[in-house]
This record gives sequence, C-alpha cells and structure tokens, in this order.
Amino acid sequence: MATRNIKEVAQLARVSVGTVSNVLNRPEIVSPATRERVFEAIKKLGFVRNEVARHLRVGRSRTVGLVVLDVSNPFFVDVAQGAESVADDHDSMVVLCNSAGDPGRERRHLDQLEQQRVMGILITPVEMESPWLEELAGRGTPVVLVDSPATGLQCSVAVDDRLGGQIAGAHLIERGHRRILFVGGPPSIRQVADRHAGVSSAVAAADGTVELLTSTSPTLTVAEGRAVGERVAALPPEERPTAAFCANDMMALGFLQAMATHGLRVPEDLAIIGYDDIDFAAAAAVPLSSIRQPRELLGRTAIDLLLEEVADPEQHRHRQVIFQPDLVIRESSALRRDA
Amino acid sequence: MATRNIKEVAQLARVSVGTVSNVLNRPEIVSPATRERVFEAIKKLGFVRNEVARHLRVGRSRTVGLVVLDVSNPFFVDVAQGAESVADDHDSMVVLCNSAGDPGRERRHLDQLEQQRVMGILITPVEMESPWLEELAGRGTPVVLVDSPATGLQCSVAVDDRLGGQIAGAHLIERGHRRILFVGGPPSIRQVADRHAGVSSAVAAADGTVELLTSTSPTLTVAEGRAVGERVAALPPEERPTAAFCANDMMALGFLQAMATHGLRVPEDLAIIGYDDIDFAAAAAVPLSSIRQPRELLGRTAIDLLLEEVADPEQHRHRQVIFQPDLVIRESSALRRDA
DNA sequence: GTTTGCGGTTGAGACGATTCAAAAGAATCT
DNA sequence: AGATTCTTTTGAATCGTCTCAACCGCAAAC
Repeated sequence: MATRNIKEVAQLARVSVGTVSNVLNRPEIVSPATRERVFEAIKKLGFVRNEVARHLRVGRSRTVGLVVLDVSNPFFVDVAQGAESVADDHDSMVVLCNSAGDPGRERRHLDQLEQQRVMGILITPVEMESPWLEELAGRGTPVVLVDSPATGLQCSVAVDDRLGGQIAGAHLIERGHRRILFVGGPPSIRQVADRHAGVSSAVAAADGTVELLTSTSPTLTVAEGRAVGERVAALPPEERPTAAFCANDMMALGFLQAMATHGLRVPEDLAIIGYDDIDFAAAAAVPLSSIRQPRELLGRTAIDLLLEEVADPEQHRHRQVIFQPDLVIRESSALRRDA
Repeated sequence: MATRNIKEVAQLARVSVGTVSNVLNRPEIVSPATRERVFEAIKKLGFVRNEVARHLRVGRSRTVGLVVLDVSNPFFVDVAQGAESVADDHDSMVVLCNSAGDPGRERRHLDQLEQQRVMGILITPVEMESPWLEELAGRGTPVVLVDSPATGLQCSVAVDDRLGGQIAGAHLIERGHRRILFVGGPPSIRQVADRHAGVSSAVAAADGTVELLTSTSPTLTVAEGRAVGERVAALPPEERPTAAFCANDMMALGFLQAMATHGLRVPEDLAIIGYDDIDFAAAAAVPLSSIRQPRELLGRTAIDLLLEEVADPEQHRHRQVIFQPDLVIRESSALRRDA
C-alpha cells in the first residue's frame, strides 16, 4: 500500500533520485550534509528499498536456492544451516526447497528458482542423470551438486558413501556378525547404491559372511524403517540377520523401534548401525551407532564453491570436493558376538 | 549469461513483445498459429521468463516468508511443510528463514523479506512485543503470527499452550506424581511461560503436589535438556522430582538420555512428558509421552489466513485461530505411582 | 582573468515484462 | 461496396532502482 519509492525520498530531501541512490549504495561519495537530509527523509517516510527493482537493474540476485531431498531429515537441515551461515556473511539469503524425492517437485522448484534469477543453486538431485540441470547451468545459473557425484559440468561436494558403507560393514564383521542386512531404498538413489556397494565389498572380503538386502520405497523415513523392522522381527530366528545396516538414521530409528515393540533386544539379538549421525541418533532408545558425515561443512563448502564461481565465472574451474565419513560406535552395535 | 528476453523471442517469432506476453499469460486470446510460433521460438531460444521483472511490473509477489524459531526442531519443519503444501496449490513459494531465537537475526530476515516485497510473512516471533512487526504490517506487508497470541493487529494461529500444560500436569498428577519438575526456557518465551502456567494451575488444584522449576537458555535443544537431566540425576533421590514435564520434545529427549546414562529408569524412577509430539518422540529410548500439536495444520491455516488477507485487504478482518492440543500417552509416563 | 581540477550532484536511459488503448484484419450484414 | 462487429496484434508507457556521462560551483594554478 503505502510503499514509498526513491523518488518520494528525493523530493522530500530536495535532491535528485541519483543522489538518493548514491546515499544508499556509496554513501561516502555524498557530502555529509545531503547524506543526513536523505537519511532523515528515508526515516520519515518509512522508505524500504525495493530489492526487486534493484535486482532487475543490476541483474544479480542475492539469494541462492538449496533444493534438498527431504527437509524432515535433520541431515539436510544441518546442511542447510551450514550453507546459511556462509550466505549470511555475504549478506545473501538461502531459500530452502524440498523436492521430497519427487522429480516433478524438484523440477518445479528449479523452474521457480531460475525464473527468480537466483545467484545459483545448490542441489541434492533426485536422479543421478539430470539433463535438466545441465541445461539450467548452460543457460547461466551456476549449479553445485551437494552430496552427489560430479558430472564434470559443475562443482560438487560429497562424502565418500562407498567408504562409509565399507566402514560400517567392516565394523559389523569385526564384531562377529555373519548375516548382515542392508536396509535401503531403490538403487536408483545414488547414496543408497554407494552405501550398499560399500558394505557389499566389505562382506565379500570376509569369508563366511552373507549379505541380505531389502529395498524400500525412495522415502527413507522412520516409518519405512519401522516397516522393514516389522518384517525382520517376524522371521524365524535362524533366518534373521544378526545385524542391520540402515541407509540413514531415520530408517535405523524406525527399525530400532520395531525391534523394541517385538521384544527383540538391541544389540544382543540384533545389532544396528545407521548413517548420517543426526543428533537424534545419540538420543535413541538404544543409542545408535552411525556413520558420521560432516553435515554443516558440506553445506558450507557447497556455497563456497558457488560463490567462487559467481565471483569469477570466466576463470572458474569446476571442482569436486570429497569428504571422508567417520564411524561412531554407540550401544546399538557395541556387543561382540561369537562367530 | 545467455539469458534471453521476451524481445528476442518476439523477434524470432516475428510478432510484437505484447503478443509474446499474451502467449505467456493469456494464451487463449492469441490465435493458434501465432501461439505456436511463439512457443517454438521460446523453446529454440531456451527462454525463461524473468519473474523479477514481472514482479516489478505487476507489484505482487508469489512468495511468502516463514520465519521460525529453530529450523532444527522438527516441529517447525512440519509447520513449514504444512504451509508449503498450501502455497503449492496457489503456485506460490515459501521461503524458510531461521531466526534461531535471536532478535537480530529475526530482524535481518524481516528486512530482507520486506525488501523483496514478499506477498506476506508468517512468523513465530522471538519476542512477544514486537513494534517492528507492526510497523512492517503498517507499511503494507501482511503478517500472520504463528504459534503466537494475537495482538489484534494481525491474524494469528496458535495452540492453547496453557491448556497443554494443564493436560500434561493433570496427567502426571493422576499417575500419582507429587513432585513435578518443569523444564523450560526463560519465561520471556511465550510458549514456555504458558506451558508453565498451565502445569502450575494443575498443580495448584491438586493437594499435596509441589512443582519445581528449571529455567534454561532460550535454545530449547536436546543438549539443553541433557544438561538439565544431568543436574537432576545428580540430586539425592529424596530431593529428586518423580516426574519431569519438558517444554518441548527435543529437551525431553535430551533429558531422557541423561537419565539413561545415569542408570535412572524411566518411568520407574522418573516419568517424563514432552511437548509437540514430533516424530522422533515415538522413536525414543523410552517412547515419549507428549502433548501433540496439529503441526501441519498450524502451517496450513496460517497461510490460508494470509492468502485471505492478500486476496481482499480492504474487507479483511483479522482473526485468531486457536487449536487444542492432545495428550499422547506412551511408555515414559505409563506407570501408575503410589502416592 | 582564464584554465584546470575536483568533489558533488543531476537526470536521462536502461533492466524485462505487463497492460491497454488503439490500429489492423477478418468476417458478417445491408 | 460500405458499414458494422469481432478477433488479433501492436507498441508505447510503466514499475523502482542503478549507472554514467555531463554539469556545476568553487578554488587553486598559471
């Protein structure tokens, strides 16, 4: 309604619009007297600069989009917080979008972000191959892949999921487990596929070990984990695995919950290890062993790469940063089992 | 870089810019033949409409800001998802901002949102009195308070926190508890103050019941809850409360964790009830009793009110919607205690 | 007294899309 | 054929800010 513009300010301060603009953007080149007059006019009118018009004129936005697979997974929230902390220092803004694992939603968000002419996009893509993203980048919106492998056409930050899976597998084997269940979504999700490959390789390297596999729907939620847990609990004891490696902590928490409701003890009857080491993992029924990822660092690095590319697009060379995951042992896998 | 504009499309399609705009906004008034030509040109050039310019011209934005107290609290994530689902249906966008309980951050976010000329703002304010918000509304940005009491100057949605506290208190008393600890942040946080007032009134109504109070820092985190739990666990048994009511589930989870590490059984030695009923509450070490709030509904209703105000600002009357909380009993308070 | 330099200030274009009055074309009727 | 109506298309004006070449005093330099 009552939104004032630069012209009204200029009028009240008896200067030209150019001068008001200067006061706003390069106050040092304006004489103290006029500067003061302009500030007063701004205050009196309650003028708030229209960033939309500014953006249209200068062509550069101050916001970056972050598209994640699942906002209700604290892992992504932590990544987002990492990104935001860096953005803050560059008085930029991060807008968080949730694809919820749905390619349609992802694409709608990307469309919207491109239409807004955001400075750039950080994304954990739903699908590995994404011509859409390349076109987007080709049209001039820088893209950084988060927790995803590099295609060479853009920057990326990731954690070595294969190594993470391997570490988890080796840990369980070392604890004496010989029947290990991998609980994960469809292999089309790269993270799932890699973590699975990792644990498989660990199993393959250990004689007498077998690996079982359950694939779930692409939403790696607590409920999904619980459902798998129910099925496992219903198996006759001799068919049951002695340990479960879940593709993320949310599923591990659900799985754990199912064990509890069916009177199976963790880790005595069945050991569990999750992935991500979200804060809730330590607070679980049985504190959850997990593979820790540097969550905030992931977000921070992603936006650093983006800002680097934006600052000097000509000279920028795409890079891929890969972090190493850590093993965090808690009670859910603490027991040594006789082989 | 290579971003095309409407003029280039017009040139290629051999029509005027007005026609291209019509194809984009009211395709039905353009003859099929030209429409087709324009679409082809758009595709060939990879043209993406510049929402910034559009916004500047039409004066109305398609995004709403949602400023929450703590993104890492799943409660707010659920509120956000509720809001987003409605926004989606109105092809609008929700941008999520985290004030992290810091008035400075909150204000910076509000400034940014106002500069972007967002359609409106949904906010869980850090402080109860907020002249800033009223000025903002006065300058023409509609504001809806979320989980906050109405000031009469704007719409609001909230859950009756006093009632929630009362229900929690009554439940514990009914279970035979006579020494009840309230674990919450400073009373300057309205939610905390109300929940406390509720439990106090329940305690006052029951003879022979005493209430203890611990105030923490304003960040109601898992770590904060754990710290309080540590202190409580260190008390001599006769000084210890027999039940704890935590101001939110995150703290309850931390508190619970501290009990476990100090060998105190829940609910035998100490019962716990939380607030919010986030998904992780059910998955906790001991499944957590909690006061459930209609989280998604809160977000949905908030944005409904906002859209209503935006649709017809003249005739709009500010409203306050208040929901009722529910008691969810789980194992952490399941035991009946001898008085 | 004219020139040169300089700190301040000005104001006329952009930026890219929308809108709308008016023009142009096509179709129908007398 | 000319008048009338209806359908399409046009293009100039507009949204609010930034940029930059030009300009204006004024003082120092010559």
